Amino acid sequence: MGRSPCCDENGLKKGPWTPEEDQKLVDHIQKHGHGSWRALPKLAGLNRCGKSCRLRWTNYLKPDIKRGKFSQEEEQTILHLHSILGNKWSAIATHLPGRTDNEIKNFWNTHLKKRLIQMGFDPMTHQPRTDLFSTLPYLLALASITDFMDHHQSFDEHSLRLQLEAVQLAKIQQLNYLLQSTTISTTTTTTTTNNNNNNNSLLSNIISSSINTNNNSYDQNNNSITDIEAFNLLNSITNNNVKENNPVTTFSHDEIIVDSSSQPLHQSSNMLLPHLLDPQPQVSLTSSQSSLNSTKLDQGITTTNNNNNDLEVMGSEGDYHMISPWNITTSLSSSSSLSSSPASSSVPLNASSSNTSSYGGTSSYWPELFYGNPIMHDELY
DNA sequence: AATATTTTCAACCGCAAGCTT
DNA sequence: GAAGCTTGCGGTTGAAAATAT
Repeated sequence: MGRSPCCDENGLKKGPWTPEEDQKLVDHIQKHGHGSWRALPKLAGLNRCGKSCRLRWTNYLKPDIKRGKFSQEEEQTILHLHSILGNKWSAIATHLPGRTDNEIKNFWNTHLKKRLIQMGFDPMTHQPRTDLFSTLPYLLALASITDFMDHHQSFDEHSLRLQLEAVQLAKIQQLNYLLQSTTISTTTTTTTTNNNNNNNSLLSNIISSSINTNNNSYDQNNNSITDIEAFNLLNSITNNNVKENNPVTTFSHDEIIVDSSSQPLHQSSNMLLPHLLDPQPQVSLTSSQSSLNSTKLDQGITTTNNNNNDLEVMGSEGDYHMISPWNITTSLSSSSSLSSSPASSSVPLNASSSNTSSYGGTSSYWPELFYGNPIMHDELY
C-alpha cells in the first residue's frame, strides 16, 4: 500500500482555521462539492492540505452538524454503543445524527470515560475493575478510617484496627469468590435480557453482570444470587464492622432505608449505590429512627450528607470529613471476578478488538447505572 | 488580581482499507 | 497481482479556556 504525502510539506498552513479560510472552504464546497479532497485546496484558494480541509468540513463546517452539550439520550446511546462497539467512533456517530466521530471521541475521553473510572468500572470492557485501582476507594476509605481513628485511639488500638481491616479485606475476597463460584455454577441458561428490565435490582445486576461476562443475559429465575442474598452477604461484612466499632461501615441492615419515591437514579436523593452515579449525586442515608439525611451510628457518631458524595462524620471531637463508605460496596462488586476464574478469563482485554456478541450484552446495565430507576426498598427483601 | 494547574476540544498524525491504474 | 493514490479512522497533541490556589 502506498502512502499519501504528508500535508506538512511545501509550507502548507497548519493549526486553527481563520473565518476567512472557513468561508472559502464553505463557498467552494457549496458551489462545486468537495470532489477530490486532494485537489480542493488549490481550487478553493486555500493554503491547506486536502486532509485538513476534509477534517475541517466534516468536523466543523458541515451544515448538519449539531453542536452544544450532549443530551442524556445521546449519552446513553454512546455508553451503550461503546460497550458493544468499543472505540469505533465513526460507527457510533452513525447512530447520533449531527454528531461527529471526533466530537463523540472527545466527549468520551473527557467526560464518560472519567465517570466510568470514578465509578470503578473499566471504560474499555465496561466491567467492574479487578485491578489494584478498583480497590483504591476501599483503601482510601481505610486510610480515612485510620486517620479518623488517630483522633480517637491509642497506637495499640490503631495497630489492632489495621489488623482487623486486613481480615476484613480477606473476608471480602472470600465473599467475592463465593459469589462468583455460586453464580457461575448455576447461570447456564440465558433467556431474558436484563436490559431495560426494571424488576432486576441493581445489586443483582451488577454482581451478575460482572460475573456473566460471556453471557448476554441471564435468567432471572435461575439467578442464584438473589438481592437479599447478595445484600445479606455484603451486609454481613458491614455488620462485622459494627462489632468492631468501625465508624465507616456501621450501617446495619435495618438502618438502610431506600426511598420509595420513583425518581430517575441520577436525581434520586435516597439510593443504595450513590457512587455509581453522576459526579455530584444527591446522596443521603436515612434511618428509620433518625431524620432524613442523617444516620445515627455507634459511639454517638452521626453521619450527615454533605451533598458531595461524601459523608461528614460528627464525633465527639467535632466534624470530620471522610470518604464515603459506599465506595467499599463498589470494591465488593467490582472485584467479584478473580483472575483465575473461567468467566473472567473470557472478558476481552480490549473492547475495540473484540467482536460485539461476546460481551455486548453485559453493557445493558450501563443505562441503568447512569439513568436507571432507583432501587426500591421492596427489591431488597 | 495574579499565577498555577487542570480540562476541553479542534486539529494533527500515522496507519490501513479500498479504489484505480 | 502490484504499486500508487485517496479517503477515513482512531490515537494523540497542544493551545485556549476554565478552574483552583
